[in-house]
Amino acid sequence: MITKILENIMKEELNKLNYNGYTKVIKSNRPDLCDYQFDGVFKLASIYKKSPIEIGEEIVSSLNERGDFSCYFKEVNFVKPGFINITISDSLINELLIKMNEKEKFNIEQKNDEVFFLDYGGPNIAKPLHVGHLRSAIVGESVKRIIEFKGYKTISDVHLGDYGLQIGQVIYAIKKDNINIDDITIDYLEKAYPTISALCKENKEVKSICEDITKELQDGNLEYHKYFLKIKEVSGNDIKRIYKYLDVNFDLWYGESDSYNYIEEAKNIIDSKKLFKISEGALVVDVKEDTDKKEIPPLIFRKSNGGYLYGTTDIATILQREKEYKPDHILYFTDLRQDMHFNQVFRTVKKASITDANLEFLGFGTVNGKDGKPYKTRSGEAPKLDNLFKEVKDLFISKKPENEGMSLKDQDKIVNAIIKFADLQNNREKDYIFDIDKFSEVVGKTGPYILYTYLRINKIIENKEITTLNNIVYNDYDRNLRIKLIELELAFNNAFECRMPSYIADYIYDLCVIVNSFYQNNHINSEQDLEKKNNWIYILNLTNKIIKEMLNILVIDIPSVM
RNA sequence: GCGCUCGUAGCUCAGCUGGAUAGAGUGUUUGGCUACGAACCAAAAGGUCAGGGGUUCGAAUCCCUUCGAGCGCACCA
Repeated sequence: MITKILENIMKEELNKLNYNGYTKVIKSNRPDLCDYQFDGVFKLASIYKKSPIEIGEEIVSSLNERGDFSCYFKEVNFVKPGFINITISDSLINELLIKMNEKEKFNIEQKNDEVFFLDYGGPNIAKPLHVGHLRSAIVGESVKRIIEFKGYKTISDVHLGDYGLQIGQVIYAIKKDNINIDDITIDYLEKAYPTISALCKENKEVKSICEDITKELQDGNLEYHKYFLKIKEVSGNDIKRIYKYLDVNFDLWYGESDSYNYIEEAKNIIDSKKLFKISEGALVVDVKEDTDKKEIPPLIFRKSNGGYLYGTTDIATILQREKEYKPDHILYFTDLRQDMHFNQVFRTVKKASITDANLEFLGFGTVNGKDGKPYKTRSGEAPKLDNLFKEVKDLFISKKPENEGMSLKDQDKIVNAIIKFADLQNNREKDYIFDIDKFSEVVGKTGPYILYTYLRINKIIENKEITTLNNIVYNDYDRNLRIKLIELELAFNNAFECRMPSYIADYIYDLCVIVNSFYQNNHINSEQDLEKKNNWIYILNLTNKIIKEMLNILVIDIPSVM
């Protein structure tokens, strides 16, 4: 990695001068002055009680005396009040580019010593997927691909919401409406769940019945179990169809219900550690800690009516994962509103030593409409993903007449690119505004811009022989592009460490801006200098390889035309 | 009430492990297809980084505080 290389050199120099401490080299925020900068002079000055100017000049002159200076640097100089500005050599750039092109995975450092278990998607089988389910699926799938690209083994589980109160509510609706088991359809579920869910809020009696049905189902009631299986089948088909459209894939299709075999064992483990308490008729685990800034309520393991909640199934699921897969990390991708819930679960699991795995909660904000409130259609419910896909597709087709003639496959790839790139740009743990017009935009910082760039570059390099690089960089457009290429690993590692695909989305976008600028200002095909032309084809080929691979990590596929 | 996440250009957002002149997209204004795809490129304009205080050689970034927004606070998920 480029900054690592520079940091190692800084380390050597500082050792020579008997300084130590700070060696971090960062991308310059003044590209007009240099490529990279070292800011540690101030820190060293305060540690060693010297003036920054003295230390800075000392380091720079020592650097300049190195025998291998020109292998790494074009120029290194000290600028008041304490910056060391580094311009790297063209030979270093090209050496790194050749490695990226020749070695596996762009020469990004590979690891394989840990197993990552990812829990994302998390659809509720009582209702169809809506826009609120989009982020978990896309971010989870993308992070999985990042981790795999890094070399680690991953196991992904959709973790269906399939055994909670929502099922009791749907079964209640089925009984009440006197529906034949074979007549349960996705359309019926779509209406039944919100109706009963709303009814439960105003009618405690109904809610109590639903809770009882849920408990009986959990206890093994055969009739309810048949309904459960049917609901799961009907809903599961719909869920699978949509995840397939999104190219979101799971190794495991477990759900809450699959954790039931582990509840008893989890209970015994927790009990053996004497962590249970009875509180208001419920079996709970206290998870308060002295350092808490606020009161954290206990985790409810078993309700006062004997039923189980999602805290229980989440704990049992962790036990199951521990026993069957022994993961080193378990990552959860869900709405930030579940933060406290997972806090309770994680604490319980740690107190009971159910797993040693590193448990990570990766929350994200809610998808809101333009008014800042949770996104709703005109008629009031959250829009189904199916409808979103169709709407985005229609808008895309309407942009240009030719779009209508594209293959369905390509149209769907573009719809995916539009939606996913728009979503993956957002990265903070905050709500984001979902605006269908913005989501369907095809110019500017969008999926189509990336695809367009890839395809136009591809026109140049296709059917051309790829030779190798010499040690020349031909102009500033060229240099900017090459530098951006060697910085891939920086962006990638950030994305990996923070579990944030947005770093990769940003990187690809920046790369596309730079390559478009290069494209517009250099004419490759008509270039008379053959060596120059070959060099450019080489870097454009590498650029497109990177774009394609990184788009794959963002779960975006490239159409044949657009 | 307590806690969490936040408040950056007209709008939507990056930047938040502290560095030099706070960046994109969009919108507005303008220039560029007799060269490889103009869904592009080039340029202009647009900012008290919510307000105040503190730490530091240096703060959008760290700490405190005020105001404002969203969310969460045991038998829903």
